[in-house]
Amino acid sequence: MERNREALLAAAAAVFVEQGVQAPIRDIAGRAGVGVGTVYRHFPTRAELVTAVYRHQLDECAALAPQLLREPIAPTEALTRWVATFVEFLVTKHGLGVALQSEDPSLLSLHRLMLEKLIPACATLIDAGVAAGEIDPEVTAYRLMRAVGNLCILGAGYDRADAKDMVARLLTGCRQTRD
Amino acid sequence: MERNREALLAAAAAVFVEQGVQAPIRDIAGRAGVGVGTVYRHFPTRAELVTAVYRHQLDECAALAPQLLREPIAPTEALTRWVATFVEFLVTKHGLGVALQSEDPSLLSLHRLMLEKLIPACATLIDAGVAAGEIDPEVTAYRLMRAVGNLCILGAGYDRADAKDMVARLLTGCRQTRD
Amino acid sequence: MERNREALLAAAAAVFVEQGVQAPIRDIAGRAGVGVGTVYRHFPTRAELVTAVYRHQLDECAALAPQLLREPIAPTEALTRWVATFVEFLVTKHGLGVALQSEDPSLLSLHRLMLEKLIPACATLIDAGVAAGEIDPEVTAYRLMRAVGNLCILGAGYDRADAKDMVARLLTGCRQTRD
Amino acid sequence: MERNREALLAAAAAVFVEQGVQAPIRDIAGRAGVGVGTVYRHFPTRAELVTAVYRHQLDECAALAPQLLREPIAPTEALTRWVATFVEFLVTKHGLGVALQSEDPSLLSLHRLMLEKLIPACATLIDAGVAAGEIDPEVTAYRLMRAVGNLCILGAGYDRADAKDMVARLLTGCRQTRD
DNA sequence: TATGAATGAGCCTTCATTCAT
DNA sequence: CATGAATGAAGGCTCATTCAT
Repeated sequence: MERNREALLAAAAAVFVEQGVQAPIRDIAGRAGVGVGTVYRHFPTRAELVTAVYRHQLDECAALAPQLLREPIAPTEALTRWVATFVEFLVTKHGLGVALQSEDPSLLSLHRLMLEKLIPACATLIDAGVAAGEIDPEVTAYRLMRAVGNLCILGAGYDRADAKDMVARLLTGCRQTRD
Repeated sequence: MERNREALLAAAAAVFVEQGVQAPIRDIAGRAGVGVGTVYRHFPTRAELVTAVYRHQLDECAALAPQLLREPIAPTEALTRWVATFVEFLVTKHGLGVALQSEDPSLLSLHRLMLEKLIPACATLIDAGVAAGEIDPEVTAYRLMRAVGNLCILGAGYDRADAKDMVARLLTGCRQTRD
Repeated sequence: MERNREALLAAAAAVFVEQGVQAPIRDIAGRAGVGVGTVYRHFPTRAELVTAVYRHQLDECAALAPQLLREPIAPTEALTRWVATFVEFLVTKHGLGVALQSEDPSLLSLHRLMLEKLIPACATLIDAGVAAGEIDPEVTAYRLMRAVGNLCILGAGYDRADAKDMVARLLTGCRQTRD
Repeated sequence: MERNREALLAAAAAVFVEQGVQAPIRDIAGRAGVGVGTVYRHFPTRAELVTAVYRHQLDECAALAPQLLREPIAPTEALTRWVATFVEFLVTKHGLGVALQSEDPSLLSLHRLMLEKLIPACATLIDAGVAAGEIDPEVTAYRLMRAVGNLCILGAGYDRADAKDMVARLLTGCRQTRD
């Protein structure tokens, strides 16, 4: 049933927020009100479940880059806005940051997804900024995103506002410093 | 025996580097050449062991701040040097970054230790910078350290050099920008 | 639909060859291009499916005995030929040997089928041999067939040729030895 | 504790008799009155447990061959006695026959053990028989033992006496037939 | 004090079997 | 009748933690 797939994605998203992407499969099944077998039927591996939960957001985020480039704004502004959206996703979906930088084999798919979709998207914005002399050419999409992803790992005393602030400062530090 | 305590700290440090702070207790015991019971005798909880392993480094790091303040250098330079030392600890001691920002109840001691020792140390440097008009007053020691700690979570394709670079950019973004 | 029954028998036969009679029901359903429910509808228990798959061969084998008795050959030769046919079935239908001697409750039907059809058939040949003084009266159809069935359990380094050879030697040992 | 190892071996032997060598580890642990972890501590893999249970018997059996060769008896008689001992082990230790011919990766050790110990032992006896012109040179130790092992798979209506009888007939069929 | 064997909870994964559509 | 999604029992394995020696 399609209903279960939806329920599972919702349950998984909720459980990932609470426990992270390494939460026991049973917990997700229980939250969705189904048996563990059902989880395995729909998502044979943990990676497939995690990937499914975040795929849509990642696609949207990737699609945002070309849109921003078409707008009549400075490359730096475009990158800033894109990163802001990225951050929004990261802090909304607790655990995604960790997942994106994990080397856990069961999360390889998600990592690959990031490499395939987000890195190129982010890279186009950085390239535009570099071309305009606004961004330090040393900055690479991969490193920047890893850093942003890390900065978005929240905790007590370090909320999403703090993360946004720190990401903004990091971007400031990525500006071209021609002195 | 005091010998065992030393051996355990050395073994734990080594194992933490290789496997992170969640490494099996048995591995640490084995590395130290003792039984697991001995680990529990000396360090009843994992947090106490982790704390003990890093306490010395943290003390040193905390002591560095007043030294730097006494030197004839700009406050920004002092903060930069202090953070560099902090980063060195973070990336050298694999897992410390994660541990410092973890809410895992078993690591609360370490978190508390950071609050008690490092935050004040870092805060004096920030305060000096703010007083000199070099640092944005919005920046707080706690948030900065969390951010730096996060930036030092390494992984494939994001090594210590990358972390240092990103931390440097973050500090740039923390400068007073009254233009 | 009768079609499904046929498809299932064919699929089951194929899967039994590959995986043995303990193969997952789902594999059989998949091979037949039907749902698992359909398997259960036609064959409520695994035993019924296994039985159905082999019934025809068993019937043929049973019918061979009276034919051989009618031919102008020595009783020993008749028994040898019959056993050869039996062996052919056993090694061709992977898992049948195991199934025939299994005490697994789910395979009782097949066991009963052997008792009802094959034992009497084999017994008539043995009786003829005993009457002719060629076969040791100690040999009983049931034990002989169990033994032959066991000898036909193949494996790496013990193929059907080996099984045939050993069965031939066993039959040699069943000859009347009044010397 | 050495006691547990003994208890485990005893429990495993008993459970293997009842359920075969694929019995759940939990059952063995329960029978021995220990936790599953204890089983894994003593025998990290199923193969090691099975091997340990049967190693002693296999060693004894292997050692019997040279003894028999030294006695003033016919090679055929020696082989017959050795096989009788082998059969005794096989039927006493239910499941060993199956285990010895299994291709299950978890039982590879046991299979290897048979290859290393029993095959050579049996081969020396066969060679002696062949040299004396009493045994058909076509017979190889491996095939003979596989066959004997198979013949010793017991079941309802086919007990150890039946197995012995059939093995005896098989050996008769292995005699040199110079006519 | 030190040891490490023992325990058992907890997670993963597979499949036989049921049942709503 | 057919389907195949759902269920959940079963069994494997891994450690954190305890405790008798």
